[in-house]
Parts: sequence; C-alpha cells; structure tokens
Amino acid sequence: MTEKSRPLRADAARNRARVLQVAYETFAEEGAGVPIDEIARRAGVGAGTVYRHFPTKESLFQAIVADRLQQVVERAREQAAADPGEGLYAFLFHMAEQGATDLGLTEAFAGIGFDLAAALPDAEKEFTGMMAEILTQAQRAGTVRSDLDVADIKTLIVGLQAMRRFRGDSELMHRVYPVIRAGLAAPDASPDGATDASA
Amino acid sequence: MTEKSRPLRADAARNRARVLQVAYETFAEEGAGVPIDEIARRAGVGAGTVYRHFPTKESLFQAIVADRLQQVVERAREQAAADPGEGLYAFLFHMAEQGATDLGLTEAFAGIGFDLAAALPDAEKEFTGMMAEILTQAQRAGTVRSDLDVADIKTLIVGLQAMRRFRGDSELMHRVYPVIRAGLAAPDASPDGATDASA
Amino acid sequence: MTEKSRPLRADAARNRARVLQVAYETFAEEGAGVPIDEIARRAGVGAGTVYRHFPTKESLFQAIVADRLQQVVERAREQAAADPGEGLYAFLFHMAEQGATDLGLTEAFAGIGFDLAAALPDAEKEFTGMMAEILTQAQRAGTVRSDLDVADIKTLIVGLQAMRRFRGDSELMHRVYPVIRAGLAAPDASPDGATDASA
Amino acid sequence: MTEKSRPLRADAARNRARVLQVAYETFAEEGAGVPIDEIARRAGVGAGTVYRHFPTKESLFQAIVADRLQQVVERAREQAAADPGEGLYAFLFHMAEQGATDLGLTEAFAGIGFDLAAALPDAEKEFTGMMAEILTQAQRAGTVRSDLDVADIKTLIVGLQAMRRFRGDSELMHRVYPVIRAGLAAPDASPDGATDASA
DNA sequence: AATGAATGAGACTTCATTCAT
DNA sequence: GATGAATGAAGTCTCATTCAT
Repeated sequence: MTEKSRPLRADAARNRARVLQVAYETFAEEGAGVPIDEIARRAGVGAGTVYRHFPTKESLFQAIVADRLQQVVERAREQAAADPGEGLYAFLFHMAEQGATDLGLTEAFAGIGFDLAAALPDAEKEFTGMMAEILTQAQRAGTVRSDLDVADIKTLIVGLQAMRRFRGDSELMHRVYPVIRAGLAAPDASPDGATDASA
Repeated sequence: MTEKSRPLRADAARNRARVLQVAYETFAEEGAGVPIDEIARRAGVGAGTVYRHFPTKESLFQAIVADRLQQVVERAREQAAADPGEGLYAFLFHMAEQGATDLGLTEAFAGIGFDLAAALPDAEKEFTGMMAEILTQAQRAGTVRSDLDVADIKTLIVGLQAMRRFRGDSELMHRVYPVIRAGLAAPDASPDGATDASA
Repeated sequence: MTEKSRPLRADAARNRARVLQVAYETFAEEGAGVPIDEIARRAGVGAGTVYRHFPTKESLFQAIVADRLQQVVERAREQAAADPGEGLYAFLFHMAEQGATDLGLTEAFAGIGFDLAAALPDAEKEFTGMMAEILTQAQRAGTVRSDLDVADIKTLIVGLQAMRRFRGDSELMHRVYPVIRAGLAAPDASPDGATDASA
Repeated sequence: MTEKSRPLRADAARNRARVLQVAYETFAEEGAGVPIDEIARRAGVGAGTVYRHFPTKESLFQAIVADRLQQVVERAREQAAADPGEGLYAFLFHMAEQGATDLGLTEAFAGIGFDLAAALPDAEKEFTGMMAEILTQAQRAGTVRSDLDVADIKTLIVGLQAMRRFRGDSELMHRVYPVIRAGLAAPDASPDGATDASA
C-alpha cells in the first residue's frame, strides 16, 4: 500500500516523508482544520508539492491515518506477544496516549468527518483483526471479562482518547484508568445486560 | 449574565430566544461549522439580528452552552434529590445522551476550541458545584467509590460523550455502561493509584 | 424567470444589474476565461457580492445568456412583424453583430463548453420557437428557400458569428453576406440534397 | 523555421515529432486548455522534454499550427491540380472537416487568442498564396463567382469550421453546404455590393 | 538529453462580520 | 430594531514553467 508503481525518486521520497511527518504533527496539534498552505510552509515546500504527493487534503489525511494505524498495529502485536494478559491494556493506554497529541487520528478513529472503514478498508480490517487477537488473548489470560467484543473495545478507545485529550497523562493514569481497568476486569455482567448489582 | 442593562423589548427578547434555540439545534445537528447565515435563515431572521444579540459567533456559542448547562444543572439536582444513590449515574448517562445530539455542547465541555472556565466562569462554577454535590451524595450512599473527585467525573463525562457519539444508545447502555458502572462502583484503589485487584 | 420570490432590495437590484452588465461586457471582450475577481473589480464590488447574486461562475454566465437571448427574441419578433420577408435576414445579421462583440453569447450559442438546451430549457425553447416563426414568414414571403429548417438557420448563425468575429462589419456586409444571402434565396436544392447544379 | 542550428540527435528528433503529434491530437480533442503534463504523459515523455523542444506552451501551439498548415497546403495544391474547378470546394470542405476535430487549428485560424500572421508569417504567406492560386483556378473554371478574393475565402472557412463543430458532418453536407455552394456559384453581385435583389 | 519533482501565482468559492436601507 | 447586502480574507486546488537528479 505504501509503494506503488515506481519507487519514487530519492528527493521526492524525502519530500513525501517530510510532508507526511509535518502534516502528522500539524494535524495532531491543530486538528484537521489546518490549511494545506500551513503544512507546506512548515515542511519548507510549496503548496504544489503537497498536492503532487497527496492530490487532496483528504488523501493526505488518509495517508497519515494509514501510517499511524500501521505503527499502532505492529506495536500492539509485539506487546501482546510479550505479555498476553497485559497486551490489551497496553494497547488501550497507548491509543489513549495517541489521542492526546493526535487529534487527527482520534477524529478519524471516532469517525468524525471520516469513515475509516470506507476510506481505508484494508487498514481497518487489519486494525480490527489485531484487536480481536489481543482481546481474545487477554480474555484467555483472565484479565478481561469475557463478555466484551471488539466493538466494545473500539468504543472504549474512543472514550479514552477523548479523556486523555481532556486531562493530563499522569492524572488519567492514576485516577481514571484504575476505574476503567476495574470495570474491564470485573466479573461478567448478568445476562440481561444490567450491571450485576454488587453495587 | 443573561440579562444586561435594560430589559429588551418584547419582540427583541422573542428573537433572542428563538435564535438561541435554533442555533442550539443547528450546532447540535451540524457541528460548529455551520454558517451564521444558515442559523439566521432557520430562525427566520436576518443575519444582522443574530449579530445584534450575539456580537460574535463565539458569543452565540457561549450563550448556548450557558443555557444548556443551566438546564443540565437543574435536572441533575432534581434527580439527585429523588435518589441520591443513583443521581450521579443518571447525570452521567444524561450527559452522554446530550453528547449524542449536541456536538456543540460536547466540544465545549471537552474543551475543544473552547475554554469553558475562562469563557463562562459563573456557569462553570455552578456546574462544578452541582457535580460535587451529587458526587458526594452518591459516595455517602455507597454507590460510587470514595476516592473519586469532580475532576474525575468531568473526565468520565468527556469519555462517555465521545463513546456515545461513536456508538448507538442501546448498545452503549447494554455493553459499555456496565463496564463503566462496575469500575465506578468498585472498591477504592490502593494508595499507590494502581488498581488493587488482580493487578 | 427573472424575478423570483421577493423583489430584491433597491441597492441589491442595482448591484445585480451592474454585475450582469459588466460581466456581459467583460465576457464579450475576453471570453469565458475571465476571473470573477476581475469582473468584481470592474463592477466596483467585492467578489462576494458577485457570488451572492450568482452562486457560481456558470450561473452568472447563464444569467447573461438568458438576458441576451431575451433581448434578441424580442427584437427579432418586432422586425419580422414589420417586414416578414426581411425578418429572418435582419435577425441573422443582428446575431452576427452580437457575435462580433459577444464572445460569451457566441460560445454559449455554439455550444462550446455550454449546453444551452440543458442549462436554460425555457429560453432555448423560446428562442427556437421565434426562429421557426420568422423562418416560416420569410419562406411564405418567398425570400428564403423552402427546404431549410430551424436547425439550418442555427447552424448558419454559428457560422456568421464566427465570420463576424474574424472580419470587420463593413467588409462582411459588402463581401460575404451577399454570398450567404444568394445561397439562402436560391431555388430549392434537388431532392437528393446536392446543389441543383445551376452551378 | 522548422529546423534550426544543428540537426538534432536521432532520439531527440523522434521525441520532438512524437510530442508534436500527440499535442496535435490532444489539443484537437480537448482544446487549448489541456495541461502540458497531460501531453507529456500521453507522449510518454517527461514534461521537461516537452519544454526542451518547445520553450512555452504557446510555441508548441504554433509549431502544431505550422505543421498542419503545411499539410493542408500540400493537399489543397494536389486536389486543385487534379480538378481546378472543384479544387476550392474540396479545400473549403476539407478545412471544415479539420475544424470538426481540430479545435486548436480552428482557434488559431479564426484568430482566437492567436495572431497567425504575426506568429508564423512564413506559413501564413504560403497558406494565403495557395488560396489565391486555387481561387483563381476556380474562378477561371467558372465554378466560383469572380468578385471574391482570398480574404473572403478565409472568412468563409472560419464560418464553415464553426458550423462544422456545431453540426454533424452528414447534415452539414446535405443541408448547409448546398446553400453556401449556391451562394459561391451565384452570378456576381451588383457593383454596389448589395445582393442583386431577389436573385 | 531526459526526467519528473518543485514552485508559486492565481482561480473559484465560503463565510464571519459590518453597514446602508 | 431588523434586514439582508456587501465585504474581503482565507481556503482548496491547478498548472505553466524551472531545475535538481
């Protein structure tokens, strides 16, 4: 998905990577509203260069999201391999971290003005598949209640990212994560879906 | 903060209220990007009339948020009075519902492009005070762990709103709320901030 | 078609007319490639004002064409009423004159980058209907051969406009029109469509 | 004007010819608005190569027109040699055909955004000279009225090309050409330049 | 010589805000 | 007070032309 047709000239590849990196940082800082001209300026190239590599703003956005998802997937698989019981938690917290600085990824993930499954079906499948794997591993290890599925995890990620943007890392880690973790580790809810009233 | 100087002519007051209502609905439906002209059109007034009552788009936005907060505060107090143990949960879920249809309020609340405490200090204080009250009542009733404070609740609201935007009401209610509720009802975390359970 | 809903405020109507006039002249001089900004500048208004009245460049173009067609139709009907035998010729020569200064109308008429029947079906029908009337009148008067139809007349207009743009009015009038007129007044071609070889 | 300085390397000459051919076809199909990049792509060369041979888009355009004129001149001379009485008609109809598919040539010829005599004086002279020859031959053969000159023929070509672009070949041939031909073959107009009455 | 990447001016269009009516 | 027209600063994107590879 990254390389197509010819392998791109060295200088072009450098520029493309630079634009991608700068765009990633800029979107992360400022959200999707940043003008392309601003990204071009920060990258030290002309606006036309950005458009040569990414014919629309949307496509630049997609390229960034695809790139980030790829990295996230790899990292999550490694961590789950090292510790299956903790893999899902590590992933959740990593995604939250991403959300802190990466408004663009968060918006994409939460489907704000961006339909991930439609725009990047392959990346989305890969991502969802990875989540299924590490969720299953955690459930087998007994660290996560067994009645949750991938859609629930996605939902929680959206929530965690929003929380992380709202609040500093350290506070979230010490005060809110424990709540979420306790909820995730709790025994399964009763069949009717209501909380099991230990409360 | 709502009434200033002289008490608006009757028709002007009517217009103001109408604009506020329409703007609330429109922002909720379409997000903050809607042109003022569109709001004016829907309200059946000229753009100039909107600007007479709200000198900037930002100020219109603030007025809406203040208005919504006021309503939310009243409702939450009533519910907590009726059932102190459930008041906080009712409030949380109500806020999540708001987030579903009220993109504007959510963004304001989550601090996206809007600093609530700076823009509307009085409303913010009122809102925070109310949350302190109902949190304390719930903790006294034993339905919420005692190591949580208002900032934690705010954080959870931000997360719940994001989750609710991401996922339908019914699914959230049956699959994710139980997790959050289990986490909130869990025994206090150990002093070092980690979850005490299996961890 | 000209007036819709409300009758437009006096100043707005003035501006609209001014923009239409300036745009007409500018397109006529420079063709359809002129930037809207240039038209706005010449009209002494902001670009936004042009867009308020004509939401796209295309729509401005259409408005001009519709306006011109309307005038042409009226004039042609008057002339044909005054002298049925000469009405068609007067119309043809008038259209050629228009083509001289009105690149925009010519392009629209010749269908260059503009589908008249699709864009302005009513105006197109009116225009075609008028041509049918004056052609029939001329044929009854015996000044035009009877085997020609409206499509042929349209074709000749396109040709005459192109010729008029290429060559000065006086020369065209004295040197080329006589050729066309002689051809139009010639006896009908033989049934197989070939010239009747008086040549 | 075609060859300058040293005689181009073989591959360069091949590239030049290929670009010229492709550019001709592309302009003919799409009009003068086509980006140079598109022409380069279709020719299978880099944009830089186009610019090496033709320093501006304008100069590429001129080279094409010169090339086409050359071919038209040759063909017309051959046909006039074969049949002097029909040579002019064959030429006229051939030019009209060209106009159908060759928007670039037509625009150049009609002087739309292009001054042929100024840009390509030699080609223009050659072209005009050829027209004088075949017009004289037709007039001697008695197939064309004797009061027409080369400028009139040029004018008619412009008109015919416009008509041909507007209408299909077959219809033009059977319905409009006869009119033009009848006009061209008609007896001379009276001295004052007006059409000689009903004739 | 060829390539195709980079440039940057400029086109169309939107919209928050001001102001004449 | 209300109206809605006017403004003009952006924003996205295109493309003729230049230049490093």
